[in-house]
Amino acid sequence: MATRNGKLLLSPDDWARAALATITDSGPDAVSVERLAGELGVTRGSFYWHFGGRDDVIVAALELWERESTTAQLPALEAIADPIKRLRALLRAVYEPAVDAAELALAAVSDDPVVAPIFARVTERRMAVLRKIFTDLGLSAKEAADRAWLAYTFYLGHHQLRKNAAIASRRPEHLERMIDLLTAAAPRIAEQVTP
Amino acid sequence: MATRNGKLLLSPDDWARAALATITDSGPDAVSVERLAGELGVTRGSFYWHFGGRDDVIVAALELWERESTTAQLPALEAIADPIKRLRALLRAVYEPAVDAAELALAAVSDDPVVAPIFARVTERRMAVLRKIFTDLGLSAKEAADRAWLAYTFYLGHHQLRKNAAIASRRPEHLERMIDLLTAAAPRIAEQVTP
DNA sequence: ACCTGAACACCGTTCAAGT
DNA sequence: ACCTGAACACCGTTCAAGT
Repeated sequence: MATRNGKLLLSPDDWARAALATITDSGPDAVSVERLAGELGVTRGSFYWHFGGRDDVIVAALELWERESTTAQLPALEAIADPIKRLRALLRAVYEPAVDAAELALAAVSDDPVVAPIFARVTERRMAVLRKIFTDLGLSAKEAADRAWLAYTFYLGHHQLRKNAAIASRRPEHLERMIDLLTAAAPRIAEQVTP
Repeated sequence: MATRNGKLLLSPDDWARAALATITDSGPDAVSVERLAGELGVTRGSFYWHFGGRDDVIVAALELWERESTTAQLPALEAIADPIKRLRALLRAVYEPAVDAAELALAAVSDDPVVAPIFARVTERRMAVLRKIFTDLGLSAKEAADRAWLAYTFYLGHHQLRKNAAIASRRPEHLERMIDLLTAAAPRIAEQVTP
């Protein structure tokens, strides 16, 4: 950071990074101009030199997250030729490690006018990767879209459930079973029971 | 509500119902003691006669929701003998109508110490209904648990995505396809591509 | 160009006092 | 038994003034 007379001179990016740290820890609601100012060693008033208001620094923080934690990761995945391997790599990357707190915080407020466009961009990008996996497996565009939808809702729901400790302890141990189900042939089990 | 000298006398239930209305509209964060007091025509101070603090009225509101909107609906479902029909009824009930706002608001903060126990109770109850569908279809307890997990994460993720208008417009039109996938036989499509 | 400091509004919480 | 009203703290936002 730049300084003047031994004092910090802040940029919008400094504020956005501090806000992203708060979002990751405690969600967007926990972002407080007063607290950010305290952490950065300035008064609240100076915040409004850089941003129009509280919402704007949240947007800036989420765009930071979008660039660094999402868009940056996809090219490596897309390089995997075998679609099943690609699906496995994708799901393992999101299933095994601890939940991405910013991801959850974002999903939780995905209808917020501030958050909605960023959420839609990220979702569409990821869904396209999933659709390609299934068309690469030989499914039609429509069938692939259905499978991609199921896979992505699985991903989102899984994260939701993982947040809650009591529920998370019951999640399936073996991700491979989920991959089997997501790539299963269409005909039903127990077809004879169908109406 | 009871009255005295023409003035309203409020019970904890009156406050909880007002809070639930707010949660349904705008989520738990929007619950404000001052606003509730305004709606009910009393001052903020009187709130603290009924509740220890803001969190307590949110818990009371969510327990109201749990009783009226969740527990009450399950017995009718469990009465459907054919497991596929039961799954279809269950998914249609949650897929077709507009998103339950309280449901989403709850899921969004399912790790909140205030919300976690209620969320865990509701989730476990619903997951048990799903597991039974799959054991009724002839699957082992373990296999049924995996399918139930996939079905429930589908449900949660679907609601998440539905919140965002841009994404919701891309959801699969025919729920029946999702039911096919959830009840599909285990062997993979395109088995030859597997490593 | 960036920050301070005072002001105002909103709201959670407490508590003595009222009926 | 339930409510009022004043007080205090926290924080978003504005803005004139400082460097």
